[in-house]
Amino acid sequence: MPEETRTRDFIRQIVAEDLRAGKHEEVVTRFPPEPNGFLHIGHAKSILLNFGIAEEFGGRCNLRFDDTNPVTEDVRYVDAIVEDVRWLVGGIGAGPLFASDYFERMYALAEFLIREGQAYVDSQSEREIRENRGTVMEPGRLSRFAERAPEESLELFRRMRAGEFPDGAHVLRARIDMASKNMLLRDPLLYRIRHAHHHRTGEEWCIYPMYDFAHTVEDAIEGITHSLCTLEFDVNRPLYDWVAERWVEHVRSEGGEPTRPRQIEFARLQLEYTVMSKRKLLTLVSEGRVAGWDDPRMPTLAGLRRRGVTPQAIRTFSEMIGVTKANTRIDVGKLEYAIRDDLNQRAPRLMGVMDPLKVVITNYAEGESETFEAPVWPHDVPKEGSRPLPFTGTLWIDRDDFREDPPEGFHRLVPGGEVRLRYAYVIRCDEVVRGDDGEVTELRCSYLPETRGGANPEGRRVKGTIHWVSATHALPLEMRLYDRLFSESDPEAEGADFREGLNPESLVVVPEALVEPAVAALDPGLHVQLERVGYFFTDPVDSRPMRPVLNRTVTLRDTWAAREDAAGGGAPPSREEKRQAREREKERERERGGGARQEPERLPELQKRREVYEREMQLEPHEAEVLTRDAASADLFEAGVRAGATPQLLANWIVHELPRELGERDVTTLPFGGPEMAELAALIEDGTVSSTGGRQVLGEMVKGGGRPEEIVERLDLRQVSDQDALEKLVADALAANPGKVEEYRSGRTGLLGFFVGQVMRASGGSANPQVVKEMLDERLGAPR
RNA sequence: UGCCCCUUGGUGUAACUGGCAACACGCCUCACUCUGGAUGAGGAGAGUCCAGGUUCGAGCCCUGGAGGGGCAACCA
Repeated sequence: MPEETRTRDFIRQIVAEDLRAGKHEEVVTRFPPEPNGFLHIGHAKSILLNFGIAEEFGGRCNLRFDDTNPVTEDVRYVDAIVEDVRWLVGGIGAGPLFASDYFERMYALAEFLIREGQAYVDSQSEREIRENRGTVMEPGRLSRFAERAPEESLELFRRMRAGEFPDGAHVLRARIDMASKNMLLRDPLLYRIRHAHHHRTGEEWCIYPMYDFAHTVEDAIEGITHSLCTLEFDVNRPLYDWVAERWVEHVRSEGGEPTRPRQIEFARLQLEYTVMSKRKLLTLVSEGRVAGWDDPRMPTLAGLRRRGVTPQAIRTFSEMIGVTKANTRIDVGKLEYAIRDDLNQRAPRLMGVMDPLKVVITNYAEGESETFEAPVWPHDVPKEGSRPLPFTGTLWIDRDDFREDPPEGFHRLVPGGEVRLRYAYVIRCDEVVRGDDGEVTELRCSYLPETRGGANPEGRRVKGTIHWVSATHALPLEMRLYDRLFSESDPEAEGADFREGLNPESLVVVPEALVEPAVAALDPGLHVQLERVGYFFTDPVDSRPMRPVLNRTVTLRDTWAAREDAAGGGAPPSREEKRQAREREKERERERGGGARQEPERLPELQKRREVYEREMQLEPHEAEVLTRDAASADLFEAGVRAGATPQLLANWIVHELPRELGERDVTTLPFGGPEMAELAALIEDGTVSSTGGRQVLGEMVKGGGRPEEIVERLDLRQVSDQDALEKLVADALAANPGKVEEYRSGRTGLLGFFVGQVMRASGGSANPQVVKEMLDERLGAPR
């Protein structure tokens, strides 16, 4: 049950509904990258969505390369993308598939369109085509070749394929509507000539299909049921549908039975402090601003993988952010949370210091040493394992763990203070040694033998535990501390070149960090947590035997550092500040004034009717306005009035209630007319049905027609206002929710609506809500 | 300036399709702790973009407006 009712994103809701309605035998999705760059975490969202839906609903998902533009594409990207997808989701089912395998079938559809007069070869220059397309404000102009006979177009198109023309000489265009408000529908290009080498088809083709044409056909060929893409393609959807329709005609003309894919758009992922466009990422790579596509600072899957981020972490993250149509930039903190959440269970714990400060234990015998057997998993991770941890009289600790002048609440090492060394002893700082420049060079401490191995003798309370390594055993190795690639949360903000926002400290190399021996023995490609420092990944490329290079995947959550940061930053806006901001906003709005709004043009005939409604029927202006936007609504209204309905009531129902029941449908398709509408209005007016019941009646009427009176009887919606009759329902509602009754009485009066709703539901919509409300009011008593 | 999409705590999402504004991240307490980690228990934080309207009842329906995003490649 909880599995069933778990709320799903809008796309999964659509898929579930389609399956329930029997629209498809099986759901088929696809992930269609163009092989012109590496995949990034934004693609991961899409991959996980598409493969996830296929898996959850028992369907399939194709990895298909949209390789229709030979000049930007390359096999090396194909290989990298396949590797990335495999890494993220495991198997990739059938495939990989290639759009280029469908070129012949696309071509066949193109010829079909030409023969049917739905496409033509245009021989305008590229510039002419652009100029004649018009602008968002002005319609385009027909090409002087638009009326070219199908036979002529067909011949030219074949010659285009045969390679008789140079690039740009001709294009194939769909014949749709040069005046469309949607620019994409102004006779969009379907094919262009490109004498270029294609990574799979070689020189076989010199004409290549354009996205809208090719992509739709690819989906149709593969039997894709739900074609998921990002928001900016919503303007392409009408064209997608156009091509899909023609594909259906084409296949049917050859006796086949095609499938009809449906495009659904969702918001692409944007992440704070990074960019997510292949073009910009390519710029960073080609200009050498990062070490390559797999630089661990890159949001690419290859980069994240090399940084130590796991597929599971990306999956968790993806589930956290959901799928919607709202355009937002996600807080990187959420990604970091998902990474830590996964690595916490996965990374063994070892110790290492990034910025070493020497500690000499003065009361520990010179040359002496001992070895602790220290666990590599914390008590709350159910895994076994330990490593030998050598201890001597000279140690390294992190400089950050010592403060001469500690801020309030600091509980690490301070002069004269005590701190616990993880898995070893408590030490006390007796003396601070400085170099010539005044910098602290060494701490002279004494250890407390009775605190060995974490023992905690009576009465001793040491607040802090710090990490350390034995100086004689410490091994130096390179650590790469990665931070956000950009300094600004939105590097793509208006104006400014995005490259200028690069964070100069996105990579800090520590050439000689000091780690305990067990770290040095780590193989490449392993996760580890250096306690209190962060999660690291042994670099799979640059690590050497016994000399791994450590990439910092992410720091540990650090509430102490957060507190220190917050001390500097401004306070969050108070309630009062927010109220004032709101006031200012309202003021500004008032100043802008209610600009004279432009009403849509109206036929004089409708304008006249509108005036009549207002003047003679006393309708509210805005209702009269809405009723006269189209003749059908006005007709319905007038027919209702002629049948005796009260104008205002009828107008309310047509304007405010009908649209909901109508959904996508048009008023003209209604299976009933004014008289029925009037009858419904009368039933409501005389109290035979409540407005709640009235809505149900209207819903029935829209669905199947029929007379209101009859529907009221059939659905038993006659309004019940008699208190005695309602008594039981009211009492039941109260008895079933004793907790809520209590809450109500202690002041949560918003619950009244809940109780009314319960009774209304129980009555099937027939109860008189006002009477119910009064009864509940009385039963519940005044809130204290 | 035309058309399309979007707007719910600081952030990301949910709300049985008109009836309790919920969850997660972040933040703050406390507990536990040999990681200022993890875990557990609490808490603060939202006039659901604004203004009108319909309704017993609106985050959800209607009207108008504001703000953000997209669309005028022979790219995808």
